[in-house]
Amino acid sequence: MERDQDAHLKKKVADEMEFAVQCSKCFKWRYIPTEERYEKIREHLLECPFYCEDAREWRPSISCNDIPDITQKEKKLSAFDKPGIPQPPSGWKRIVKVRTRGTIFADVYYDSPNEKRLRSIPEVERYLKQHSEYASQGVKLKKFSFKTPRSLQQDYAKKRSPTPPTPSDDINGDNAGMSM
DNA sequence: GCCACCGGTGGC
DNA sequence: GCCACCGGTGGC
Repeated sequence: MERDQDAHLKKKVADEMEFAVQCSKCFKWRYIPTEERYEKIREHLLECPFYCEDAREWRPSISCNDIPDITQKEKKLSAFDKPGIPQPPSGWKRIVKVRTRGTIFADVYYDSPNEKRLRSIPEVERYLKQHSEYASQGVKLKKFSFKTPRSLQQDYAKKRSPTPPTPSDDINGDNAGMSM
């Protein structure tokens, strides 16, 4: 029963999101086939950069010479997720919702295994206190991060200081990304 | 009535 | 000035 719900939730999320990271050599974006893989890559991105060749595990002939999977021209909203965000505890899901309007770019939520949606560190803290079973499973507050990604679309940033021109290197290789 | 979404703001 | 947090509410 719970397992079905979990699968359902996963599918729902998968329908909404695609995951991609940027090659640290050619800076092209490559789709990552599963969220699990994406989370793992993102978590270790600082120590362990991603290269197009790493995608050969699921796309045998891929290389930096291939056209990017995603370009900034695309209509879809894109975002850099911040690197170093831990994988959510098993059964938990980290949701990034890009806002379609408004001044804030995105919201981050965690869905607990029983589908309770939590919106902030204090909420998670309270929830974990009330549900000691998670603590005994080793779920730690440290595993949660509500850091929001930043926009790939430079013109989105109303607030961000008009980032003095780095026109050519608009994308740096040190961030993982996702597109939605 | 619920909840996804957006806005306001307090604390840094 | 920024952003984490949470209140309010419109749409279902």
